[in-house]
Amino acid sequence: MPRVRSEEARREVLAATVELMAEQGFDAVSFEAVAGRSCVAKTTIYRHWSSKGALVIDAVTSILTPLPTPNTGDLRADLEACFGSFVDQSPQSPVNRVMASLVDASRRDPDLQRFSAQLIEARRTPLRTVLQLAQLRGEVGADLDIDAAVELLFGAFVVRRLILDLPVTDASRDAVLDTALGGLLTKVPAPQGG
Amino acid sequence: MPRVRSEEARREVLAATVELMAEQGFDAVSFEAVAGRSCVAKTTIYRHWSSKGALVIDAVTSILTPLPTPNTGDLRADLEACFGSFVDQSPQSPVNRVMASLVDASRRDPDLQRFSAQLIEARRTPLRTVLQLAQLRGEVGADLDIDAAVELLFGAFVVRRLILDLPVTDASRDAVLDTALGGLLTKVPAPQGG
DNA sequence: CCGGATCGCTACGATGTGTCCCGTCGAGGA
DNA sequence: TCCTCGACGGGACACATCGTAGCGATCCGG
Repeated sequence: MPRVRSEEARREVLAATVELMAEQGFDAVSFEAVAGRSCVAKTTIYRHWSSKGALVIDAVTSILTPLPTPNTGDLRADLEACFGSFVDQSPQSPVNRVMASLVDASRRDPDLQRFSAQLIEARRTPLRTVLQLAQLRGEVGADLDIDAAVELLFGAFVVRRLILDLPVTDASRDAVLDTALGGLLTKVPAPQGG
Repeated sequence: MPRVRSEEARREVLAATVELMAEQGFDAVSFEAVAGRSCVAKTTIYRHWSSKGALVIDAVTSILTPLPTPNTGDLRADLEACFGSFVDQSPQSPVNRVMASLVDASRRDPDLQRFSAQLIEARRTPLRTVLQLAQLRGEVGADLDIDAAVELLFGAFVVRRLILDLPVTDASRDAVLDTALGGLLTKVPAPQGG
């Protein structure tokens, strides 16, 4: 094990931070606790991260996967792809718990606030894009309120994962998408094929 | 100032707990901090509440308003009524912040978990009921997935309030309801009237 | 007037946190 | 080979906070 401890230590520290945040929440993340769990000296962690917020931001960033913006030409398929990453994750996935704790902590830390706002936007943007593409194709009406639609779809999945702590299954995803696409009120499909 | 301090002290303690939770989160709620803010001796608080969880549950309960289940005969009006209480609250309302923090803390405390699950159910039940009534009236199809519909509606408002920290205005509420009721896909209303 | 109970204040031990200081180890240059 | 420099790890320290125990003060009811 050569002297490249730095890089390995960094990964261990970030992993420990994620674990702590997932298990005990943002407030349980302290340099001391992270040091104890990561087996990296407390002083070393202080040298690399100037504040708890910076550490948490790096840690959360390390577990995020970039979201693709699908464009299959079919809204339903695009939406399924958008929420595909949600289906894979188990409800007790660290990502869910970390995000829930991050959202709460963001209310009291401007840096975290900006960071989590970016994360949320990154999750909503593909949805918005997919809907705009569908609007251009005429698959959804020109009068569709895209912001409201994003709020509905995004909200359904986020609430299920972060608040209800339920898994997003293929079945639940299909039910939500079917209901959202078709709407609540009784109606008949548009004559043009979609 | 007579000897009915008990009752007054109780209110002050619960109010201080709510404030603390709203401003600094669940973890900042300690018997010490509550005592300092409420001007009630720490030992007195310990005598009345056996644990922090019990104190928080009482405090949250004290700020909740019961949700009526409207039954106007019209789904849209019922839904507007369901979300009417959301419109009044400003985004920085203590209720929002308290609930956000409670949801996060619930992951680590079984008692809080049960409590917050009850709260969530209490918010979702009126929605489910008005949808079922609409289904009986034929206003929505018999094949409507009510659970999915609840998830969509509930999610949109909860995410807006707890995660995005945006106010629920009449305009945003109407947009969400219009979009949900009509659905995303292009369509025409059902010709039949009931 | 007095007994009982409740409340508030203070002090204490325990725990956890952030910072400072020093010893150690590996890398690169003379 | 030897030396110097920089990074890492460990220990010690001061400080803040938490939960608990003990004691006096105050008020209700008889």
